[in-house]
Amino acid sequence: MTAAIAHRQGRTRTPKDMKRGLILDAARQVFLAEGLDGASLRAIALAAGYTPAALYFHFESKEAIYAEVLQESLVKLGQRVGAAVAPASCGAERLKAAAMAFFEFYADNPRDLDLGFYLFRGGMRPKGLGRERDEALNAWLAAALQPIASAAIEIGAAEEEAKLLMVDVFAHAAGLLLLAHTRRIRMFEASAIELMTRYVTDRANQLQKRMRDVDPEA
Amino acid sequence: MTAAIAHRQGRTRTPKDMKRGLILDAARQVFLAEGLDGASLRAIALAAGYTPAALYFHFESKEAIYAEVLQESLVKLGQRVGAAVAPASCGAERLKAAAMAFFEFYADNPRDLDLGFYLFRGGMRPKGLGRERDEALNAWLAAALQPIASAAIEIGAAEEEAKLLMVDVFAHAAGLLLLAHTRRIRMFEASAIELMTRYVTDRANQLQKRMRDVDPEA
Amino acid sequence: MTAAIAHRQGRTRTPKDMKRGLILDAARQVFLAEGLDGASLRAIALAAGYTPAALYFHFESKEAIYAEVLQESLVKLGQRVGAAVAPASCGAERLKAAAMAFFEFYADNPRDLDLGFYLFRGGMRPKGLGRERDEALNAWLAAALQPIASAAIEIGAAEEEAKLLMVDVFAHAAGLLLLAHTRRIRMFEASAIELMTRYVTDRANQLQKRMRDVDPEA
Amino acid sequence: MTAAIAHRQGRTRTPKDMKRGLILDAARQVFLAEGLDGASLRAIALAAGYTPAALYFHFESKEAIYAEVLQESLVKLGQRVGAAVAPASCGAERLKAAAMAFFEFYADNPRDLDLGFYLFRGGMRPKGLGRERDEALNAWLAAALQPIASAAIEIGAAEEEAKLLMVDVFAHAAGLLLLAHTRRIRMFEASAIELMTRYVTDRANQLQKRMRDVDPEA
DNA sequence: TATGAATGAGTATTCATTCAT
DNA sequence: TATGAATGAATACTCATTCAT
Repeated sequence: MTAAIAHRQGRTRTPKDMKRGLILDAARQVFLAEGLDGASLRAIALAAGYTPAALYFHFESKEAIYAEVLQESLVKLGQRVGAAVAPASCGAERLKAAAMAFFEFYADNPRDLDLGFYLFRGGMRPKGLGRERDEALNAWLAAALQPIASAAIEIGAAEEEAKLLMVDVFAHAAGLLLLAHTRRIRMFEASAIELMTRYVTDRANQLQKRMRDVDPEA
Repeated sequence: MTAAIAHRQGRTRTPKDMKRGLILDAARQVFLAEGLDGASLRAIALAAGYTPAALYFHFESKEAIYAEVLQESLVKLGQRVGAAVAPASCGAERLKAAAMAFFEFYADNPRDLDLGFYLFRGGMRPKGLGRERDEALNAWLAAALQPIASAAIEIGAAEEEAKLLMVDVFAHAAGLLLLAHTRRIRMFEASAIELMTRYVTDRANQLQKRMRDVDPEA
Repeated sequence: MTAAIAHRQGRTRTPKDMKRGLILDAARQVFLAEGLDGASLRAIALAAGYTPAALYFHFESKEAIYAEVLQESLVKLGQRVGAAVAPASCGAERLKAAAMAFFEFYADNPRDLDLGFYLFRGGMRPKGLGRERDEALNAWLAAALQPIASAAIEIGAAEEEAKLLMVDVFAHAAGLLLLAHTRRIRMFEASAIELMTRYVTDRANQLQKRMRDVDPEA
Repeated sequence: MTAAIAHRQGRTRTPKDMKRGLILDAARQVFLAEGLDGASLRAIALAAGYTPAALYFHFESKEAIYAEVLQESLVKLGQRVGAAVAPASCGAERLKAAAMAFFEFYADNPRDLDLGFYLFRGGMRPKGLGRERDEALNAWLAAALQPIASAAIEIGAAEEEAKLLMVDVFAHAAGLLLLAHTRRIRMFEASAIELMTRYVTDRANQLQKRMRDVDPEA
């Protein structure tokens, strides 16, 4: 496929897109190093090899840049969870794989966790990213978690039940990551990943057992 | 008891203390609305009806004000957990009471949750409150959680086991609160408090059952 | 003499005077350590064991304190020069003794030099010490230098000539002290005191020789 | 030469340079009026017709501005001394010319003297311009004085001797300028320039005579 | 597209001084 | 006399954003 065709189909990496990408790369590093409030547009521009003013040709504000960086992170998260689920042999395995992939993505990439936690401050800060952007990001997060609920349904859980399980897993992971990330878990001399593994295994087993009790043939 | 006696005993609310208190009240509101980094001394002073310079007669820095506000919150949390535990009839009840008191304190006082979450940004932002203040706040948090571990031990858990349970409960509560607070739980149409109750009940029952298996006479 | 009599004669060290003295002692240290601009009233008050506001019962302003500290220094300078001159056997000796005493006072007490140099910035700074105070300090400085001119006259110089010599000596001393004090003389690897000694000796010898030529009998 | 050519050769006064120059002009006036510590960035900006923030596009800090203003002054001083020395017919003339040019530069430009005196406060206030800037300025001063030593060597003085002479002249000039500048010389009804002339002439003659005694053929 | 220059609002903190108590 | 509290002005410096070029 020629570039011309690709362009007509809107799938090209235009120079404009590439520049945006480079700016986002730079922004990611700065946000990760300094936090959302700590990162200055000047620093991002510098890291990208631009003047601050130049960034305004590519993004409408500092918040827009942040939103895009965060979105990329959530997309990667979704991909990782999706990839982990694919090869699993049965529902229970899929459940565990999805949950642990979610957890491990952030355990392995603590800087993405920093990014993501901003989502949890948006509620307090009225002048955050703006409602629209916030909802879009929410959707990406929900999508990344969906495989957990799907796996539960596959095992036999009702939709409602599956959702609650998903929320529980999300909450437990978020809490453990919070503790681990801020070194507060060290304060209790515990290993976050072991705790998460145990939690997920327990929940998966419980669910499976209950389903077998309900429908022994399954 | 007359004011004079109170004074002699050093328990008076001196005018100085009262002013400090009023400033802290104002600061609390501003910190809650803006976060530590977002809140400006000027805003706090304004809210307290003071000039910025005047605050320095009462607190040595913005960070000192923040630390004090946060500490008050953690102390209240500890008191609430302590009060909840006291009347409980047995270990299992005490465990549930402590865990739910912890959770409900923050569910009922979402503004304290905002405050508390600063603790969870210390890892990212090392130049926050300073090591000393940070450790003091950590200690207050740990103290508030301690009754959970104590109750587990009372039920028969080993010390190590009790600690892990405490961490699990803490993590689950933190995660659920995070979700609820940022309205991300609504996205899953679930009730945080129900989820927490179920989680705590399960864990308490599990522990009790296991203990009975080990030592049927207990 | 009883205190009552002393008091009637106005020579007592009243409590008020003593307190002033203690404040001045503290101020001296702070001014010496921080410079006039660098020293804050708060620091002086702290060093004196007072509240800033309290100092205003003893001095009308920060500048008033500074002026008084500086005056004390100039008085000490005058005393030292006077004491050095007294035992000298003849005019030439007196000349050398006075000049070197002046120089050495500041060489030995570099902090007094810092104090004194303010005099040399007052001209630039309109809101310095105020004209009146400035003139009083000038008078003390002039008095301290007078013995140099007197010695020259004693040797036989005309009044005009003696004054010029005094100015020359003052200037040379000031210049060397400036260089030495700011370590700029080290940049030239020279010893300020040797240079001063040589300069004074030369000038004294010159004068004496010329006087002998004029009036061989003297 | 057209502007285009000048531009190609990089010798143009770009608009940027011109603005810098205007800011420096404004700064010079403010520094002269207020001193380094006394001068505020706000005042400089105001005098230059700018917002304080705008200055940071041209200079990295207040100290940087000061350093540049002072450096310009020292460069001018060096040029004046160099120009004065050039046409002199012999060593003794060169010595006198250099010394008097140094003196007269400051006598004619008392504002540069104010600037230069900062160099003499570095010893007391170590956190002034920073070591690097300080050393650079020192070098410019030393360069401006060098012709004095060179002339002495030309007359026949040993290197060591020449250096001491240079220091002496520097010190005497500095002292006289100090006195004249702060009007303390008027207090003695003397003329600074006459005193300096006499001092320099005496020293030059002394040196020349001594050299002739040592080596009559010279 | 990109820049350099500029702005105006903002930051925490310090200062000398005042004044009611 | 002395204090504690307060003020208002000042400090250097940073920020996101704008705009003419």
